[in-house]
Amino acid sequence: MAVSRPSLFHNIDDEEYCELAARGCIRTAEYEKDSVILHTGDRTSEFGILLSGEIHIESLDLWGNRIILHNISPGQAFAETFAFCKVPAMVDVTTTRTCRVLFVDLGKLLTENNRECSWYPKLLQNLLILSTNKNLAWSTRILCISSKSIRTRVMTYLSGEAVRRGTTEFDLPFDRQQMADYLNVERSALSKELGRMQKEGILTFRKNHFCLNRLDTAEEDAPA
Amino acid sequence: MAVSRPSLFHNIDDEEYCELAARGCIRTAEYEKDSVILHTGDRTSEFGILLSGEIHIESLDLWGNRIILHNISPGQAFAETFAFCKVPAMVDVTTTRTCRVLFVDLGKLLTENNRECSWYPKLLQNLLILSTNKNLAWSTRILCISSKSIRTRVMTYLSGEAVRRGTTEFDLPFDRQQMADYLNVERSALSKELGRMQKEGILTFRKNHFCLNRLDTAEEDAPA
DNA sequence: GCAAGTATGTGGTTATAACCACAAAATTGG
DNA sequence: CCAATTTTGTGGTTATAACCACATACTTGC
Repeated sequence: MAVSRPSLFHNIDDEEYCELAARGCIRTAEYEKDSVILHTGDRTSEFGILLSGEIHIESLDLWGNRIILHNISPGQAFAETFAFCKVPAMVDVTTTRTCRVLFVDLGKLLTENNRECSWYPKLLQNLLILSTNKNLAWSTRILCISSKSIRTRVMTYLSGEAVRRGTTEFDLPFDRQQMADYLNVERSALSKELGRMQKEGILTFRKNHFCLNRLDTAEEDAPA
Repeated sequence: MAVSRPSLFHNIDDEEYCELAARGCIRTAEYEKDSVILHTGDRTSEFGILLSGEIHIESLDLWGNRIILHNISPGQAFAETFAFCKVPAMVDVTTTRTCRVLFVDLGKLLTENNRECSWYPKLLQNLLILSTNKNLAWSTRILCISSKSIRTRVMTYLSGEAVRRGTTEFDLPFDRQQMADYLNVERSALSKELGRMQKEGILTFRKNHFCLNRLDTAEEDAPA
């Protein structure tokens, strides 16, 4: 669950790590459950890497609707967009349980004198991979939300998860309300649709544990 | 419109540019209108920078619905996600007019021997900024799509554009169908809603030229 | 083990957006 | 400048998801 050496430091040895730490680029912090790491509108030159715990990136729109934009697990970066683009955060970053976070200060990192260091290009390269991975996550989410019906959203999401995890049985990191927020549908409507899908034998679930049944060919609703 | 020196090469002087070009990391290509640069399922180690023209990133889902995921204008990168994450493209990359594209080969770029070069960390840093900018674009799109009603999607989109451009009058890069695809709503429903909004005095439009009226306080629908 | 609180499921109603068919307008090509 | 084609707007219908209210199930703390 927890990450001792996040992929941000991949290929960077202890000596190099100590050097970059000595330059004051990084710090760690602890947060308890349900605290807010970053508020909408905040500006920051730091981005975070989650070491342990769980973080939600969420947005409250003008009318108070909560949207969970992303769900961060250990090893993943967050807020790097705002730090790099130098724009105010357009989301809240909140913890759903106790979290340890490593912060990297871009102001101190992206300076001329670091360019000579052996760890510098490696770190940037790792950052790039983190950032593009996040891009991939966004695309995936977009793909889910992009279909019109609740059913296809659910199916896109669940089959994506199944592929990603390599198994058709898994726990989701969401309760029903959060799953509804992620798929951007109404909670009770999602419950109904899931119930219907279970009745049709497409899947089985209990709480946040899901099991997908492949009904490959045409045997939709009737036994022989 | 066209970009002679994309921001990817910001801070990189001619000498450095020649050196990286000499190492075979980059090439340019031309495409005519309505060609497909990258197909869903393709793998690539190259990402592109659009020099001139216009590109759409779009997805055809299992049922043939087209979704425009993104609209690329000159200077922007595309396909960097697939190249960095080493996953098959989950989208089509198509031109909407004649395009010149610069391709950067990650296989040739991210090698040990380039790490010593003065341009290397600069290039990575620029790439990071491109990537995080794209992240910002994704977030923006998500924010649009995340509201339930067509009207609020339109308003979120248009007011975002207005802020970004610093004016309340502008041309969109979409025709009506493309705008509907971007907002993930049905074209004729979008037309209706736009008509209603115009009638209510919220905005004025003709084709893809829009002008937003701020009706600050309560003077919603009736003169005194 | 019970009480209180939270999460989930279900029925019924209503608003809304998708869908279809077509009209009107604009664009293109000869 | 006209015919053909594409794009945009409009009316009517229907499917669907939001919404509300409430029942049931599951947690948690005492």
